[in-house]
Amino acid sequence: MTEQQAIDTLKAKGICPTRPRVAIYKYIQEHFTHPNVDEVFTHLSPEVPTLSKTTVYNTLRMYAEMGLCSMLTINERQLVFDGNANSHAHFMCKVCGRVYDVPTADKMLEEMHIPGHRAEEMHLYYRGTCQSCLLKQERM
Amino acid sequence: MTEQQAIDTLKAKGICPTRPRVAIYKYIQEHFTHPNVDEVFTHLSPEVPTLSKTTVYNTLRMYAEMGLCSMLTINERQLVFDGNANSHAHFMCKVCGRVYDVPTADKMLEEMHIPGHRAEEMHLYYRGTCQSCLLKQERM
DNA sequence: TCTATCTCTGTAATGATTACAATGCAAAAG
DNA sequence: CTTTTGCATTGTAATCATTACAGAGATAGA
Repeated sequence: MTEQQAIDTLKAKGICPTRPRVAIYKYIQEHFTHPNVDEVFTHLSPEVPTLSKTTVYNTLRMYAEMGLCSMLTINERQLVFDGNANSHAHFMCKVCGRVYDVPTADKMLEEMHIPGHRAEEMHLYYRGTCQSCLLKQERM
Repeated sequence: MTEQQAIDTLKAKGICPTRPRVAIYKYIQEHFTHPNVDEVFTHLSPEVPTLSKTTVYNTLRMYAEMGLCSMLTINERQLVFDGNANSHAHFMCKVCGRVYDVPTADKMLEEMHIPGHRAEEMHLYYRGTCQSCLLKQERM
């Protein structure tokens, strides 16, 4: 993702492409690692020295509300963000805390209808022990 | 749910059926309203005057780990608990914060397999605006 | 009754998130 | 190019859900 692509996407959504916003958008598009606010802040600080954590919070929340990313509450202790807009589920390891993507077999889930209510977001996730942590446990 | 039923269930799981624990278990079985810790604490305080909030946290977390209830992170600000063990999805209204149950059409979701990892919990939920809040908005 | 163990309680600490007021910046108008 | 106006950003302080911990209490078996 080039700087220009990020700027164009933000402009297309009617978002003023300021320096912090472009950097944050670029970061979540280049790192599908489900970062939390602190990770985004820490990684971008050198590049945008005046960046504040409040801005990271505000910006990511805005992106989530506008559909530019999704905000996951899979981790009970902190929010994490996912720049990958394709429909997919998540798996969180209770041991190491990592969040993995899980491809969903089909589009069925998206079409589910909740009678009466207006659903705006759908989330499917799993919690358990990831392969890497299972292997570590076996060795002990 | 009678007191005795609650005691029997706890004993069957190897949990010492103390007064706070029985009261908490009984409460979540009688109130499928997705209460948070504060609600459980406030409602049970008159009945169990020495109850402490820490005990509510510890007990509900234990129940969740032992499969006696589930702990939902659907609300980004606080945990809520669901004593209904039957497989179902949830809908959270972004306006009023209420959490509704959504019956899942079939058992398909439960059988999903995550290659490599060991999944222990599955959660499916939606966020949006509930019927009641939609109606209120229309009136304005 | 005594003792060992498990529970519970209350306070204090933690830490993620948000509120807010002051400052800075960007783009349009002049 | 400068001014102006409104939006964005910053940093600090506050909030508040959750957890840690240590002392007090209850329980069951000997």
